[in-house]
Amino acid sequence: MSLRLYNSLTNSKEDFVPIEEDTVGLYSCGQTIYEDMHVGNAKTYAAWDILNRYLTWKGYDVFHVMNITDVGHLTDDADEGEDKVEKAAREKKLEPMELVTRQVRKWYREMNALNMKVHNINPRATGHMVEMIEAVKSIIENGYAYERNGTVYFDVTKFAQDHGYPILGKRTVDSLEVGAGGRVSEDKLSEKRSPYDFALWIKAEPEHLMKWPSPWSLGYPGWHLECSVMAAKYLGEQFDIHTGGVDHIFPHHPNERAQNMAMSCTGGEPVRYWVHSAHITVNGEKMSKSKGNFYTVEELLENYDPAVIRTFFASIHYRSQSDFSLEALEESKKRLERFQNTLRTADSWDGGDRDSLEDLMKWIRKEFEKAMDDDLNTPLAMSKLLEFAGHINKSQDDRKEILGRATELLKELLEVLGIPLDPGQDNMVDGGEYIDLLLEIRQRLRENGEFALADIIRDDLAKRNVVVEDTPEGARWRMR
RNA sequence: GCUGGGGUGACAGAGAGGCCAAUGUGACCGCCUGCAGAGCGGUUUCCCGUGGGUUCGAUUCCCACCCCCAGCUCCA
Repeated sequence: MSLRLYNSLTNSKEDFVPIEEDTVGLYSCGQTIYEDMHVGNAKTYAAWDILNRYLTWKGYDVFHVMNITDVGHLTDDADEGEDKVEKAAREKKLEPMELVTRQVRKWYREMNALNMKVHNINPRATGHMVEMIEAVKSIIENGYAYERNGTVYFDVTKFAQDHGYPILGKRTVDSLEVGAGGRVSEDKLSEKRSPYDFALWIKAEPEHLMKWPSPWSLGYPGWHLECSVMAAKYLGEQFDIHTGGVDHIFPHHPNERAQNMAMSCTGGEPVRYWVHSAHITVNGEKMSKSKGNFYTVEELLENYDPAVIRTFFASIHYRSQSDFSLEALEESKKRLERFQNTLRTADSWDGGDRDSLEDLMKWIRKEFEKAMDDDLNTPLAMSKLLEFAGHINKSQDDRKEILGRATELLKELLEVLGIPLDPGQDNMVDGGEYIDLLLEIRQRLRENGEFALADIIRDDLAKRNVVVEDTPEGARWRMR
């Protein structure tokens, strides 16, 4: 069975066939690191994390590159306004690189907490200045860029004549409304040959802090350039999958693609599959700071187990606009608990002599793969796993060995969805032995019919987030 | 205006031309429990935005209409 992915270049689901058998080059547009990661960012990164894990699970050797933008992303119109990093640094009274260092460190911490697989490379724009300048040079040499007052623009019209300029899909440049956002100012428009032209290299204003010498001016690179250059450097002139948020369908990715083609001039497609994830809304509305529906990962991690957050991400489809809310997160928590309960309960069983799960294991592997092969249908995969968990719950009489393999399989597949399960948690809690002691006392009370006292112990432990569950095999507890 | 995605049972959210519409949450009943929880069983909900068409048969295909969301150089 093979994976089918929705390719924005053709607007259709296509069979995924890697360039080289068994290996996959994957590039994901990462974050401009001037502020904290929010749920929306995390949702998108989780999608690529699942893609990476799934491909790996299917036996591919995945090389995953995700960039970190630390210069060149402007706050305002294309090629105008302030550099986002500089602006944020100034507000916080930090050196730009100090802010970047700080944010990058935090970013890694949060990515790690969210159980994101470590990427092979996280290249940064500032570390690739030489390569970017070389790229601009070759684009000029190839006739697809021109300089105006120290700033170098990409000549979209020329490029479109020679190679076409599909906007990753059916649209063309002509269908765009010039300055639809009403943010492109007159003088920049007059400097460009065409309003669609975008900057490769930008001459720095005197007060600009982050700037580098180049043949054209003391300046800095345009935002789109870094991804072209770093992707080509680490994954080659042509690679398999390039991912990003829907917002990159235009202009970031078409520009990136055009740059790559203009750089090499082989005319070939630099990327085989362009994959984009939809943005989430929060409480039904577009997330924004002013609406007060803006959640950072840091905030969420204060109140929620990362596994809950990952369960939420796995429960939605990466290409569907989905709504995030604390209620939705609560439901994800319940869903996760169902899995955890199954694993915990099944582990405590002694087992019998049946083998009903044997066939069901074959079934779930097939169903899981079928769902995931269909453009990473994680909601469907998730529902199948829940069904499988339900089957395990009914298989108390299966052989112990089979039960063990079934729970391992469940964990394995959940891990492909990025959901971590750590069943050993209970015993690692500080003071666990005292809880055991209390429960032993409670058991004696129960045997003597002193239920009121027994309940006091249970209720009190509950207040301390210790959930006590009585089972035929005795009392069991876990942290909530 | 252009482009894309949607409208499914109380809610969230899958699905497929027919195998009487997954899964989770909520509610209710039962089993199990001293009670609770977890688990199990059952109930709660279907002709799936509206109107046409194609078909032996459509919620799934086609057409029209209504509504919603997103993008169109800030954004994952």
